[in-house]
Formats: sequence, structure tokens, C-alpha cells
Amino acid sequence: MTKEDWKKYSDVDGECAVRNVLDRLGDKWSMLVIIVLGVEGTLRFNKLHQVIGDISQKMLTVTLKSLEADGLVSRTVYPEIPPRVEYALTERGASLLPHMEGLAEWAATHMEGIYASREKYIGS
Amino acid sequence: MTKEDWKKYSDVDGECAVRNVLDRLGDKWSMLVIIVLGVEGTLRFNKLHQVIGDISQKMLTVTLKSLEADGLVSRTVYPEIPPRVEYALTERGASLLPHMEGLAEWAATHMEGIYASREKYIGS
DNA sequence: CAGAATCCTCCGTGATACTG
DNA sequence: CAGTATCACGGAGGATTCTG
Repeated sequence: MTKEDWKKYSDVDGECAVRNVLDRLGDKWSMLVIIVLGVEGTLRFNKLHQVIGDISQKMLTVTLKSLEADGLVSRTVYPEIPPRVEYALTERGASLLPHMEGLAEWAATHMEGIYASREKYIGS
Repeated sequence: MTKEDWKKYSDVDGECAVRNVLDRLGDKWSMLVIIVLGVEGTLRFNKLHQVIGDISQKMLTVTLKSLEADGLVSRTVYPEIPPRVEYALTERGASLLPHMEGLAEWAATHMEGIYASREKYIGS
């Protein structure tokens, strides 16, 4: 990342790629949903809900919709009764996985140190 | 990332490394501050404020404090008048940079497609 | 089963003013 | 210069109920 690329990160007018994408991914559930779909593969709505555990039905719906809108997740409806809807990563969504993995590994590696720092820290 | 590592990502009891770290990094400014310090190097408070441009003084203070508490950013006070305070990435903070870079490049690469998808998407 | 529709509650964030 | 101290708000997120 050179200074020449800098404008990509400092734009204030809402056209900064990093900020836009991280804003979207930075919500409470998007990254986790992507990771789950990446690890588990295609999942139905309720299965996804159950695997994540502590997400509300509403937020799962909202999160999936925004991921679908961005073309990161595909939604397949099977016209049966009872209804069946399957979610999976698109190619674009899957291309994010390596980066999530990288972050996950970084997190796992540095967790302990971070917690230790937090405890020692004397905030105001 | 195998299924064996899965528990690291699905823990609900607040001990999930990924969730903890991403929660912290997922706020509005942390990642940007890290990127800026990574690209620009050591910076004083006001310079940081000016370079980012659209962050409030309060949020810059808050963000820097939490990054310092986590040991990602160092804060050096020079006992002069007027005061001078310099911020820089710690080694731990710098170790995050490659991952930020990866995300940034992913974002830059897929931005256009994501925007195109958003426009075509017919949400409810 | 897979959601849609409401209502409601924090709290992250910003604006403003003040200080050592 | 580098912050603190307050006040105020908007919207992300949760709980609950309803539906095709």
C-alpha cells in the first residue's frame, strides 16, 4: 500500500472503496454470516439461524438481504410447501473468505495479548 | 479454515476471538486510523485529525484510546509547551496492516461489481 | 418454514463549549 | 496543542406478533 494509493482511503465524499465496503462488512453480522456460509456451505434459513445462535430472525433477514444485494450471497427459493430457501456464497462472496480467514487467524493469534493489554491499560 | 476451528467463530459466550476483534475493529474509525498510521507513519493528534478529515475530535480521541488500550497504537507525550503527542502503530498494530491491505484491495477490485449489483437489486 | 411488520431501547456518534 | 465535559439524536439492533 503506497502513498499513491492513498486517495482511495481518504476520500471523504462517499466514493472511497474501502470505507464503503468496510461500512457494509462492519455491521454486527455480515462477516460472521459470510464465514459461516464459507465453512458450512449452502444452508437453509433456519439452519443458518440455529448455527449462529444469537442472531435475531430480523437481523438475519436484514443481513442476508444486504449481502444478496451486494452479490455476495445467493438466495434460492424452492417452490415447495413448506417453503425451502437456501443461501450460499457467490463467487464474489467466496473471494472474501481468504481475507476473513486472515483476520480470523490474526485475531486468534493476538487475542491473548490484546486482552492482557486491556487489563493493564489505565484509561481515563 | 476447517470445521475443527469452527468453535472459534461460533462461540456465543463472548470468548470468540473473531467476534471480539471484529467488534472492536468494526467501529466506524478504528480500521481507518490504523491504515492512516500505517501509510503515513507517526503522526501528531491534529495532523491525524486533519488527514482523516471528517472525523470529530471526540471520536478520534475515543478511537485512539481504544486502540491504545488494545496495544495496537502507541501514544508518546512530549512534555513541552505547547504539548506534543505522537501516535504510531505498535508492532501488533502493524501486523494488522497486511490484512487491512488485503481487504482494501479486495474492496477496490470488487467495488464496481458490488455497486452494479446494488442497483439491479430489487429489494422488498 | 421463512419470513414481514411493528414497536421500542440503547449507545455510538456528532456538535458545541471549555481547559491545562 | 491536545485534549475533556455535556448534551442530544438517529438508527442499528432486539423482542414480539402475524402471515402465505
